Amino acid sequence: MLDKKYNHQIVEAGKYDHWKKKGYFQSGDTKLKPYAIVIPPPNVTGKLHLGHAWDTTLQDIIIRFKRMQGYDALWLPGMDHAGIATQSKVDKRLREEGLNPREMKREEWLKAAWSWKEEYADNIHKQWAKLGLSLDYSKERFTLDEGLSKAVRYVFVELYKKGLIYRGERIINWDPVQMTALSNEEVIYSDEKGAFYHLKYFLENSKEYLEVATTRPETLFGDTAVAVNPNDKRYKHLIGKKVVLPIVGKLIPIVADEHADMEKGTGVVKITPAHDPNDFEVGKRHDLPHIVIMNPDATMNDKTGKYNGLNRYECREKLVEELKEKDLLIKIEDIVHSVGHSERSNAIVEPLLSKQWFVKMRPLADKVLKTQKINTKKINFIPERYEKTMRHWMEITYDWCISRQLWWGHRIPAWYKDDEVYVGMEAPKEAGWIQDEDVLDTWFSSALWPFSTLGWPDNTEMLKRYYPNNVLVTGYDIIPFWVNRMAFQGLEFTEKAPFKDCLIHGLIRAKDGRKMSKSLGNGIDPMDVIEEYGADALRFYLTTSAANGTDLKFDMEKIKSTWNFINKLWNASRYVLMNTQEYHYTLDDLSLADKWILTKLNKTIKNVTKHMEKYDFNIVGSTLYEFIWNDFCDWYIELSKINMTDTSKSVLVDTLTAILKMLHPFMPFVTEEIYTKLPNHEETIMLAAYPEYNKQQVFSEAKDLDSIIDLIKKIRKIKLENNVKDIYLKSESPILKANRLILDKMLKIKETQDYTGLELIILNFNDDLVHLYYDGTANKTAELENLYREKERLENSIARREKLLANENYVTKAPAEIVALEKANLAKEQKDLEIILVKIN
RNA sequence: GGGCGAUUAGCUCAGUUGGUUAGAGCAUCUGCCUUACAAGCAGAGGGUCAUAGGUUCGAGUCCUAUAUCGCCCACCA
Repeated sequence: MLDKKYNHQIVEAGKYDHWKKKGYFQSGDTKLKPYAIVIPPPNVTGKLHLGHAWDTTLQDIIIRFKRMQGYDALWLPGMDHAGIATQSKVDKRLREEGLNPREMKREEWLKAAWSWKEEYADNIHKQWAKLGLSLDYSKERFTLDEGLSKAVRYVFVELYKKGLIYRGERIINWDPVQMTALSNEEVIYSDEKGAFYHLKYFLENSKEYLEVATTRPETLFGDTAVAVNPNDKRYKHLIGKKVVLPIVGKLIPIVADEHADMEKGTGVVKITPAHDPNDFEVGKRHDLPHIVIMNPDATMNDKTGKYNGLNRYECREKLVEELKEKDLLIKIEDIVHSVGHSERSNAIVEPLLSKQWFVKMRPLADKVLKTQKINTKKINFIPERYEKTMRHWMEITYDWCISRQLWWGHRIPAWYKDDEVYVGMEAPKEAGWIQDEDVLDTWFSSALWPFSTLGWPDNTEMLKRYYPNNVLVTGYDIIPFWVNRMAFQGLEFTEKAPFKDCLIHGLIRAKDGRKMSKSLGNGIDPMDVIEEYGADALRFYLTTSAANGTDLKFDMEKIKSTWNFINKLWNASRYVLMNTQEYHYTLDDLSLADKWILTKLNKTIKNVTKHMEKYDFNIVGSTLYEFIWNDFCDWYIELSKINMTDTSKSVLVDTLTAILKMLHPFMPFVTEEIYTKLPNHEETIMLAAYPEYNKQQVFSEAKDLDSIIDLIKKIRKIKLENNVKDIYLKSESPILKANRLILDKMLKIKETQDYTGLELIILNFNDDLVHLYYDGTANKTAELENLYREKERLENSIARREKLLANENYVTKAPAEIVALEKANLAKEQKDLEIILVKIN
């Protein structure tokens, strides 16, 4: 028997370990059809947040649903080493312990990093357990483990052989705190106050000067030209002449280049090829030298004279002073411009000329664009619009900088010996080769996740069975980093899109709509929510409250009302259990109520299954909520109290069982708790068969109870409005006569032979009349008001329908069943109106 | 600058290929301790679907424009 109140802490305790021990999460039954999802591997850097809870619960719902449907359902867990993010955290901890990570040996540092990984992986496992995720731990992977590292090396080598990976000097985004290169995706731009410094670049041997504006005056040490637009009449005569670089004093040429925009500023732009991507291109076109003027930590180097050793901003400040003194500064103009920051260290990114490894993106992206046009091969995004996000990225993408000057990651499989480069799976045999010190971008390995986790590049049984994955679930913010890269690597190396469907969800926001973040201090720990309301409430709330792809404003009040819903389910189950301690299962002699609830149940099963398949979990949620609360609890349970038979007991158990099964993917704990207390339950609801629509249990008579319910509601309203206690009912309707007990129970109808002195209201029920007598004084005004309101509504509605049906276009063009329905409704309303008119007179 | 999305009840949001009177939860109001549940039950009120046009027999839903808000991408000497 169940406790009087739902207690999520008691219900959820111990279940997960039990499931795990029993091996219920394990996949691999080859007699069944395979279904596979790989988890988006969380970073081993911290705690899981609500976004993870949302993302993983969606996957758990899908996988539990498929498992119950009889699939061999694999949900593969794993974690991401998260190169730069983890390294910065490990460094921070080491510094707190008084160690300088930069002075440690690489091996020593890696030891510290691996112990960090173990610690955080442990945390994540505990959180997954709290959330109730049915992950197959026997197949868990980590991006740095041996198999995945092999896949990474293989991909690197193959792409190198195909000429799709190359090493070259390019302007990259440099993080001066982490001292590593970054990809474009790892740079976050934000608008900040800055200044335009207008400088004088004097013409050679002249008192005339060009006005050059820059936001970064300190880069002038790296200037190797100034550019003007070839069509700019103001400067045409100066092209090919030279200007004096301020402070430095050396001569640099004036070149003509389209990059100079006549409309912008003075139309003259300084060219610093080693510190600006556009200038780099200009430099290439005009064969200009590149002068790198900064050290890796963004202090000025020996190319900057007395500024050597200062950081970028000290240098800027002092340099501007000197320019002022020497009358080389025209003005300083305040502006707001966007400044790039490193996603992880938040340092202002320095564009820097550097030798790095790159993936040549164009051919890889084109392959994706081509495949997305083929319906049988493409990735189906849900919602569809996110395909555009991917397509746009594929269209504009440029080469991906994959080398990182870090220790935590996959070491680049390239070896150098003098000027020779060797790229291969293993180190060259001969002596004297030195391996590249750098590691790969963490997303390089994540991009292989859907197949590397299954044993690829070996053609394993797992790979054959579970690849491509059926669906990938992630937030829209991860599309550029991850989804896109899995798409092109999957196509390049397996000739297949890595997953058939890609279910996209939104971001969790605080109640005021702002992002949840540590800096704002408005983050909510899912573990705290679970403590207070339980994982089941959190899971149901997260996955049924927003349409796919849209953000969710986190609202604790709604978690609370979800808890209430579970409590309702709990109590309904309690009622069922109390009444079915002893009974004989039979579905003979179904009552109208039995037929009604079975009909509603089967329609619900059909509807829920359809929307589960389409990932429309918010619709599933509201469908189940309405069915359970409104149909099952408010009506069927109440009606079952009239005459509890073995049949109604059986229907109660059957219906509740189906309800629990449909709810199970959303709320695994409470459904298991109740299910295992039901008569004739199986070992676990996790492996019980998902309910199936049964046509035999859909009865046309069910609509009679719908009519009766309508009548009951109407009479309840009258009772309340007229403030009456006792009512008496007379009707010749066969349905009402046959179901008199229902009316008596739900309306507490009294019996009498003598109706004198009682007030009367005549209602219509289907084709029959119902005489409703009641004692006390009638609220005639209210009644009359109701009648007139009803009369007006009917007249308007009838007029509208008559007009519609008189319209030949409508009658001929609208679907026949819609027109028929319209006609039927018109007839019904006309009849209702007649009755109303009689009553009014 | 390019693109995407949102705008529906006081609040938070659903609303499927256009089709009966636009729904839910919370909040509000009225009446109830009815033996599964007062964290509950029975009722009620509340919306010109952002605005203006258009397509259609029919528009919250499709098209065009406008407004406001949000996000993504690019540029920013």
